[in-house]
Amino acid sequence: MTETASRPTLEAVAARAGVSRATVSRVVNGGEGVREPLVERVRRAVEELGYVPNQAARSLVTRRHDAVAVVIAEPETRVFADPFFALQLRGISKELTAHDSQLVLLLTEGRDDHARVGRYLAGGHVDGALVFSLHLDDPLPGLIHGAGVPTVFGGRPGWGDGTRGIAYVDSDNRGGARDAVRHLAGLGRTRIGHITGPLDQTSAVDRLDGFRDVMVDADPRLIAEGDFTPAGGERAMRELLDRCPDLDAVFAANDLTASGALRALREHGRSVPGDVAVVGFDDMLPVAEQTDPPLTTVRQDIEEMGRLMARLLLRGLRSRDRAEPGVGGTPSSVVLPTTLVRRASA
Amino acid sequence: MTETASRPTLEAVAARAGVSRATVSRVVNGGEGVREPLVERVRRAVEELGYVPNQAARSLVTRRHDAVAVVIAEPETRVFADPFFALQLRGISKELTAHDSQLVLLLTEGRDDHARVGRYLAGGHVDGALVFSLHLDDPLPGLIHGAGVPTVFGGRPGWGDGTRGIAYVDSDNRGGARDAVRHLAGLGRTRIGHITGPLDQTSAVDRLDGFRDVMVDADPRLIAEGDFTPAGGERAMRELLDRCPDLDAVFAANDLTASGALRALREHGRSVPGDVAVVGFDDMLPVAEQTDPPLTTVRQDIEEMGRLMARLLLRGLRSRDRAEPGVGGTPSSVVLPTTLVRRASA
DNA sequence: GCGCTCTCTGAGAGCGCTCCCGCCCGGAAA
DNA sequence: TTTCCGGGCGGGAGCGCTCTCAGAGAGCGC
Repeated sequence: MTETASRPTLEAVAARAGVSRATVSRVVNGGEGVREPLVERVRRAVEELGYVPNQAARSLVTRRHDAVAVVIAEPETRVFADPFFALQLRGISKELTAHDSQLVLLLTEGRDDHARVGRYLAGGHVDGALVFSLHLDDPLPGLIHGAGVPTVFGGRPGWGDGTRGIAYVDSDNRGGARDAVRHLAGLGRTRIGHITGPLDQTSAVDRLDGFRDVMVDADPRLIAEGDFTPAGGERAMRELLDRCPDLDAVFAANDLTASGALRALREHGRSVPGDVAVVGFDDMLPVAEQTDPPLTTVRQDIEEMGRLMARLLLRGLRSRDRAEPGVGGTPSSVVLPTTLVRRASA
Repeated sequence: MTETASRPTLEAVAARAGVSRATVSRVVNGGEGVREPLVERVRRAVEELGYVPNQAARSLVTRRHDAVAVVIAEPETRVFADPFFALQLRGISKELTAHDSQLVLLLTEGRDDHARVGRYLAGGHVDGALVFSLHLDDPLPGLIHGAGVPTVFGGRPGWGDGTRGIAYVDSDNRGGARDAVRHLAGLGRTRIGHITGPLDQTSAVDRLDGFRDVMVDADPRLIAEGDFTPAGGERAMRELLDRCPDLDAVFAANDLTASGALRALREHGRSVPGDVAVVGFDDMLPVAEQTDPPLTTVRQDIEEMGRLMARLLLRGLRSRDRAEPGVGGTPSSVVLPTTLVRRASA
């Protein structure tokens, strides 16, 4: 085995092409202002030597890294095991790849990791960060925002009172929830319950708000708190049935919750959608299509969210590079629309 | 906003502490051979200035990056949407974090990306690579192995005829399959069918081999090819029922497949496990526990696989750093045991 | 034909760090 | 006391690249 024979340098390419380092550098970085014959000669030399620029040397002087950190702050095993992040990552990856940026993944677990992540981001290893932190009380977003690293959040951060300089990408949780509940109402259902997600997450709060937008004076007993898991959904559904046996519809805060609810309903001998209509949220395919009956749910385009996050960040970085820093450059947030997907459960 | 005031350098710390750059460097990198009072002074200066080493400058000279690429070659949307990779990533992340290495995620989609990944890895941006490529005909593993980057594969690569210098971590797919089938046989089942995974993946092939190990002269009509999806499982199950109505058990190559099979069985009025016993593979919780009835399945510790991959790679890197290159240092592969989890379906 | 402009190329400095060497100084041996 | 040794520290080179700046040609107008 040849044991990684030391890589050719710019110098070597220059020598082979019979030009200066500067010219090679120009060609490698786009070839602006170099005449065709030289470009050709350099290209050939690069090819022949198998030259690949040394990124470390490059970013030492440019102070750019063409790398973006993706921070997933997730204390709970559960959430990481669902396809949500995988899909977002895919969207992010596609967009970054298209712009020749690398994706540095930072998964945090527990508070001890916060410091590590903060240090890493502050250390200027990456050009920017995409952060997923779903919990209201998570100190991480604040930390990161404080570190002065350009950042786009995935999902509305609970922290901070508005859009003040914080860019985020989110689904229209509230609007989607409204659609779901209106759909149920449109089916003639009147006793519509809601199983929430964990209310320390903005998405859960927003969906609850959407529910309330439609059911303005809903019986508070028609609302039970879940935790985005099937088990939580099952438990909450039992509570609801217990408190309001006359309930004829349920809007579950996500598909997993809905699947648990379906189980509880079956167990109590209620038919779906005959006795009780059920709507979920997410349109998580492996779940929504597998339930019995298949789930009517609110779809959010998760991959697109990821793509947008990356696009927002990169755009911000580029404008920062070009223009004087100034105040501008803070990309505005984006809220993606949702669509109701009708299957058999409602 | 202070706009990232230029970061303090080693020089600055040295000046503040009244020592030379070299001494600061020594302290920052472990403090060997520096007397206590000086160490203390340097530490304080570092603290006061908020010094963070510039990784680019450092790796320019050390040629180490403290970063590992994770390559997930996955043409299919489907597989990425399952928790499998998420769990592996988590294991990998934990192990890398513990050794102060970063995780650079490369997702490839389609052949065009291969070149990109190859270039990136050959470019010496990372110290090593962890590669997931599940398809027999995938050129990527070869490419990577050729690039001379230390690599550990996730799952036995179909490519290459043995362990010749290739390190990988895999579950004992064959053994697990044997356990599953023996369990069914132990229940007194005699007409045991198998729904395979896509046979261009080693895991699917190994599970099929395991099935054959026990059912040495199985009726070939008892084997139907699936694709690791519920839909594929459903279709294959129908085929099996069609060909062998007397079948009394099925070993499905994974849990998703099993869930599809369950649906087909229900549709055909067969009770589970009464008429037909079903065993899956993976113990993918959101699926295995949600099916009706809950799935008896073969559990593999996916997160542990990830952790092991990282550990193997890092160990290899370290021994390569220390010792003369030589031939050694190729870490041996690891095959993790599986365990049968009994639920209601068999 | 001469000078001027404009474009293209090359020389050189320097990004922030590590690491090799050589110097210095304190203590032990002579 | 002098000599020798060794551990602790600093000086300096250089990792591979980019980017500024100045110089060399080529082309044009007068």
